[in-house]
Formats: sequence, C-alpha cells, structure tokens
Amino acid sequence: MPQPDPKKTALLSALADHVLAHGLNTASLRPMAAAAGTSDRMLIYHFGSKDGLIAELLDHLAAQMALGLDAAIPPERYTSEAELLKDIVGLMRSDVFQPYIRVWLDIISAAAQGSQTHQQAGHDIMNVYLDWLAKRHPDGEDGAPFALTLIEGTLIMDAVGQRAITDRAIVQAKD
Amino acid sequence: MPQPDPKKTALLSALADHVLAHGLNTASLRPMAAAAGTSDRMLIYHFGSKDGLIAELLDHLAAQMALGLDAAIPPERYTSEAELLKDIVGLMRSDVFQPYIRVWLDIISAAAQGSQTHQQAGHDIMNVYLDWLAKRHPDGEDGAPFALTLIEGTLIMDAVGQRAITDRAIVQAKD
DNA sequence: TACGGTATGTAGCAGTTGCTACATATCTAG
DNA sequence: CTAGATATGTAGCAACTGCTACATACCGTA
Repeated sequence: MPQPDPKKTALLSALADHVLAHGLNTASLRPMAAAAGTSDRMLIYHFGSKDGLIAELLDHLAAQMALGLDAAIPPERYTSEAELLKDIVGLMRSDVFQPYIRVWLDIISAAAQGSQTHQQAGHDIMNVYLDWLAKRHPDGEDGAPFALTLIEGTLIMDAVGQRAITDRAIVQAKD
Repeated sequence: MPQPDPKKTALLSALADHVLAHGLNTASLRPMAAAAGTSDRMLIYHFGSKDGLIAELLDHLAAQMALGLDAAIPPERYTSEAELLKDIVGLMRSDVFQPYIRVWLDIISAAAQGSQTHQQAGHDIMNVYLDWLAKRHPDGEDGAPFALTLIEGTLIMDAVGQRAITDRAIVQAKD
C-alpha cells in the first residue's frame, strides 16, 4: 500500500528546501510551516508529531540526494580508486551538495545523541550509499566500505576548515 | 598573561561534565548553571555571553581529551598502521571516550552550519590530534592525515550503527 | 571608617518551543 | 440531502530561551 499522498509530498518538498537552507537540528515547527505556507498546527495534523515529520522528511531528503548522486556520477566502474575518491570529494564540496552535507552532519550529531529517528535514517542512508559506491569502485563490494569510511572522514575535515588534510589523505589512499 | 582563574576553571569542569553527559548543542544556560551550582545570571556574568562560555568550554574539553589520549596510548611509534587504527577505534568506542565523541560530532555539526566558534575550536582540535597521530604512526607526519581522516570516518559509521563497515574499512587500510 | 570594584541573588522581559482545544469550513458517501 | 470524515483557522498553554535591570552584599584599599 504505497500512498504517495500528493499533499504531504508537496509539503515535504518545501520543508526539505527550508531544512537544506537553514539546518535540520535547529529547525522548529513555526518557521518550517511558514516556509511551507501552512501553520505549525497543520504540520502536526499531517505528521502526527515533530518526530514523525522529521522521519518522513529524512526519507524524502535521502531519496532526493540519491537521485542527485546518480545523476552526477553515472554507474560506471572506475579503474582507479584515487580518481573515484577525487571526483566524490569534489562533488561533496560543490554548491549543490553542500547543503545535503550540512543536513547529513546534523543527522550524525542527533544519532550520536541517541535519537532513534536519526540513527535509523542514517543507517539506511549508509546502506544506499554503500551500494552506490560498490557499483563504481574498482574493487566493487570489497572496496566500498573503505572508500565510504574515508569519504565520511573528509566531510568532517572539510567542516572544520581542514581541507588540506582531506587532500593529503585521498592521494595517499592507494599508493 | 595566562590567568588560570580558579573560579572559572571550577565552573568549566562542572560544565564540561554536564555537556559530556547531556550534549553540547542542546545545552542551555539554566540546566548548565544548575549542574554547576550557580545561576544562568552568573554564567553570563563570568563569560559575557553564551557564545563566550561555549568557546572557553570547548578549549577546556579539548585539553581534557588530549590528556586522556596521551594517557591511553603513550607516544611510541607503532610498526603497523592496522594495529594503530585498531587500537584507536577501540579507544573511541570505549565508555570513557564515547561522551567526547558525541560532543565532537556536535562541534562538527555546528561548524558545518557556519558557527565560527565551533569551526575555530574544531580546527585547532584537529591540529592537535594530527600531531598526536604523527608521533605514533609508522610513517609519522606522512601517514597521519590519511589515518586521521579514516578515523573520523569511523566515528560517523559507528554513530549510525554501521560498525561492520568501520571494521571492514580499517582492516583494508593497508593491504 | 568610608569607598569602589567584584560578586551574587531576585525578578522579570520578550520571544520561542511543541502541542492542544475548539470552532468551523469543505468534501464525500449513503 | 444529510451524516460523517477530512481539513483548516484562531487562540492559547505551559515551559523554556538568552539576557538584563536592580538591589545588595562582600572585600581589600585608602
């Protein structure tokens, strides 16, 4: 019983835009509602609670980002891990993906604090990303976990303005 | 003019305990004050603003964790990168360090959202950690950036309950 | 003993939080 | 045509946010 529910989907799109622009963990109902052209009252009505809203919103965002990833790097196997890593890091630093990275790090932070909602979403997203990588990595499924972990590390480095460390790390990945 | 200011230091210790137990980004003045045996009024008086408090608190926490790291793994050079990584990941998963990791991921999240205070602290912490690693890594300064980035990645994997990916990644680091 | 900085308690302000009560519209099925 | 679900607006609640005004205490110096 997959119910697309166009109303909710429209809301989620507007909410996603707002969260990508203003952050996830600091988002509160009233500003979100304003951005979506409704009231906090309506958000609770449709999603039951803020937590319910966040759960659906994270699904929506994950699907959105997955589409973007496929479009940016088609599923063809690289011959060099270093090249793959370089392309991905470049992608993550692009204006298109930066907002998603910010939300992603918000998810991580909330998950680490014990939020089941965020941990669940993060867990699923990682599985999708792992598959995505396995299709492109020279070593397929065998190389994906390592590459994925390294890429996540680069997100942290970049977030605190340590791009130089990122850059030195990825060239040394396979030497 | 280094002013240790024992009053502030005592406050910071209590505040650090509270933040390690309850999270950084969700911490507000009144609960913190209660944990430190004062009032929000006094915290503002001593630190000027919440942001000022956070800045000093992050310094305090960073120094505290640096001590813990030195105590846990003395500065002796490993002969195997895999062994070093394994020990560090084990350390980061220990009950002693888990609270610091949670705070660390809070710092990352806030830094990514553009907080100068958090980005600055995160930047400095990474430099300290890089030095720490260089003294223990088989390849010294040449190997530290790679190892550091990989370790940061493992923190994210673990946070979303994907320890299996972490484990597969670190055994493949040097093969 | 009077004075001036340091320190601290009590109240409070204006704004925000997630969420609810209640009334009312709109739409759909019998 | 009418009953019941679906949807939406208006108000409001109690708790909490960072921060400030103000009055008062302490405490070393002159």
